[in-house]
Amino acid sequence: MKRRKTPAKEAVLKLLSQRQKAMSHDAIEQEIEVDANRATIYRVLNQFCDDGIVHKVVAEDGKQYFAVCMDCKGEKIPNHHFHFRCTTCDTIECLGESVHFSIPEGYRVKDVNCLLSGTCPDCT
Amino acid sequence: MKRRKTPAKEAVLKLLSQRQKAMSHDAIEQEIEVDANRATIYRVLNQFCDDGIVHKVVAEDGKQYFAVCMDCKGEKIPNHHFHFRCTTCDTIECLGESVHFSIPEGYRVKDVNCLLSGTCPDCT
DNA sequence: AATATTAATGCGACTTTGTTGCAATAATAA
DNA sequence: TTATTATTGCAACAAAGTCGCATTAATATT
Repeated sequence: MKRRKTPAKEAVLKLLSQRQKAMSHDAIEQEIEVDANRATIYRVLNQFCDDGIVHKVVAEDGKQYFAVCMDCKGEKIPNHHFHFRCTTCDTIECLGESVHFSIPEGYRVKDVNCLLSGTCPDCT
Repeated sequence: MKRRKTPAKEAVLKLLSQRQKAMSHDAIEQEIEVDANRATIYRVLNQFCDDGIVHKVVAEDGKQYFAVCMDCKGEKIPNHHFHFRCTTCDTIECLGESVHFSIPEGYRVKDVNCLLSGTCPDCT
C-alpha cells in the first residue's frame, strides 16, 4: 500500500517533530494546525508507527502517547530505554538512559516498557 | 470510613492470594467464586489499593492489573522493581529485581513503572 | 434479639480511549 | 484529463472504568 502525502499527516508529523515529546491523541488533536477527525488522527499515528517513523508508549494512565523519537531512530522496538512522563504538562520524553535488567530462567522477554513519572524541568 | 467484611471482598482477596500474579478486572470477574457486579469489583480493588493490600499495574495494553504483591508487602509505591507480563496467560508478576536508574538534572521522579513482557516459564 | 447506622452492592447511565465499516473525497499514476 | 485507490469523515461500536442513587446488608447500639 503506497503512502500519500496529506495535510493531516503533514500536520501531525510537524507537530510531533516540533515537540520533542510524546503526545496523546488528545493533545495532538488540540494543538494540530488542521482540522482532523479523531479516527483520522489515530489512523495517521498508527500508520506512522507501522512505518517506524513514530513510536507509541502507553503510560500508567492507560493512554497511548506518540513521539518522533530522536534518540532511537530506526529501532523497531524503541523502548529499551527509560521514558519520562511529566504529569503536569502531560507529555512523555525519551531519556537517553538504557534499561538494564536480568531475568530468571524461563522468561522470554519480547518488549520492555520502563516509564518514570513526575515533573520535568520545564514544570518545576 | 470503617471497612466491612463482605463476600465480594473475601472472594477477590482469596483469588488474588492464590494466584501469585496480577490479574485484570476481567479475569477476576471470570474466575471469582461469587457473583459480583463490575462496579463492585472495581470498588473492592480500588479500596484494597488504597489500603495498601493490593497494588495496581497498568500494562502496555492500557489495562489495569491488580495483585497482592508478596515481595513488596507494605511498600506504598511498590513499583520500583520490574514486573513481567506474560502475553499468553495474560497475567503480571513481580520480579524480584529492582530498577536502577539515574536521571538528568531537574526531573523529579514520583513513580516508577517498569514492565517487561513476553512469555513466562509456565507458557513456554 | 431488635434496631439503628452507614458501608457495600447492583443497576444503569455515562465517560474516555480507541477501532472499524462504509461511502465520499482527494492524492497520485496513467 | 481520467482512472485508481489511499485517505478521510461520519457514525456506530467496543472495552475499560467511573459514578450517582436507591437498596441491601454488615456492624454497632440498645
